[in-house]
Amino acid sequence: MTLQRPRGTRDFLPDEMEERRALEGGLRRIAGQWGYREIGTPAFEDAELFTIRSGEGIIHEMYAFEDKGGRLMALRPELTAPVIRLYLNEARVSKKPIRWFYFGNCFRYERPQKGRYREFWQFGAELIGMDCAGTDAEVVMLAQALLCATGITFSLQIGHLAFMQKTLSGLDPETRRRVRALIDKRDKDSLEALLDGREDDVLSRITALASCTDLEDAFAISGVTDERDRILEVFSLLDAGEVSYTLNPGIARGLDYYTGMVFEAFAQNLGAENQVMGGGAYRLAHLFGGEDTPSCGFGIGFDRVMASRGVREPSPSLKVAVIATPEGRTWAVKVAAAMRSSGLTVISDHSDRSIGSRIGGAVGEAAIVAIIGGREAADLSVTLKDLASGVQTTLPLSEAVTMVVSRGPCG
RNA sequence: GCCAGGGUGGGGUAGUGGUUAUCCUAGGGGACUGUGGAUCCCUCGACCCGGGUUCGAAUCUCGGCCCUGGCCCCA
Repeated sequence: MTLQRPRGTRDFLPDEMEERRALEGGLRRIAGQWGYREIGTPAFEDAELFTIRSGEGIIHEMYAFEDKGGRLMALRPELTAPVIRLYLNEARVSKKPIRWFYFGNCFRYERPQKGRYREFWQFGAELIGMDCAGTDAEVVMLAQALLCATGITFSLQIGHLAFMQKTLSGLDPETRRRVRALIDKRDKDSLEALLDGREDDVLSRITALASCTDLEDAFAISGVTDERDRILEVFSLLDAGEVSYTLNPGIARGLDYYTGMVFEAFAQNLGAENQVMGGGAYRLAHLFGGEDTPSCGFGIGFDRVMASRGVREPSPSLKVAVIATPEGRTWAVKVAAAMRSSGLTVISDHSDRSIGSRIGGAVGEAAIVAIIGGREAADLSVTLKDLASGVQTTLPLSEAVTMVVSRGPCG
């Protein structure tokens, strides 16, 4: 038996790889238009970088290992922590706000299923060092612009932690933590069991908030006043940016470092693993020993976006197949080089069959064949045959190149 | 970690205990050598792994691995 690829990983053949690169390129271009610049971080880091953020428990869900120096390392399971680490190491005195985006593979030791792999790719953006309604709105608008560009159908939900925090403010910290986790899980039964018998109406308020989609209702139910102006401004900016979203004050986010606005997007046509984007405003830098720094960012599940897009026809490109007879081979090398210098994609046919069968073999692979035999080699010309139309002409090299270039892409 | 369904050449398949494992497709080689995937010939190549039952296992059985989907988790 041949060796197998590791569980939960994938190989990409050229068709799929081209699609992935095309999508990647589109996302990079848009992030660039918003003034975000790409950064890169190592594939592995000190495991501590991730356990500080998410707790010791996640060590079992990471590819963690001891290196030869006895250090506990981990393949990165996500990219937000590395980005903040990079910021603290290299850029804390940079002009604020910092706008960065990233695209990279991440690794988690989990059971594979649809939309979940042990190696997966994330595209994300972070805005670091400024915290206002304008930055909150910008980050959400960027996320939406990126997702729209992928062509998938998704729903965007936006909330703010203030609603739930205010609603839960009467509870002791431990109960509050458990309630938040249960809300995140949407575990209604356990929630009722935990809060049953309380004098206040916390349970009913939580339930009302979770199903509330109107901003004024959310303020009324939760009693939020301090952050009201900020929240209203964010949403009015989002409306001005024509972002289509659903308000979801029930987004709780179990993690403590999220501070304000939170948002998520779900693809319409995926199974259980349908969240394609998640993000929010957070403060993480102080956990890593830096100065307390506000940030706002999101991550897009690249593989889930690919899955949601489904299989697409590869885009056609203009390719030239160079078919040479033994007498034409030397000249054919020069012809191919000249064509490539002009930006064309050229495939040299090195087989030794009849011209006829080689033309046949080029059908479906190339749009044009260049036939180079003794006659062409003798007068430094090229015979071009358009496989779609069957039209054939013999021209001097420079004219032949010009003609192919002007033809443009085709199937 | 749990549940369900799966695993036969590169891809797709036939095969309910019995010859040399079927067929399609793809790949390689040859004939053909200045014009459309042709044709003809040759060829490579598989029962996921291991134990058990049996005279005999792709087939029955147990364990593992892997795949697909779901649960848990989801930073």
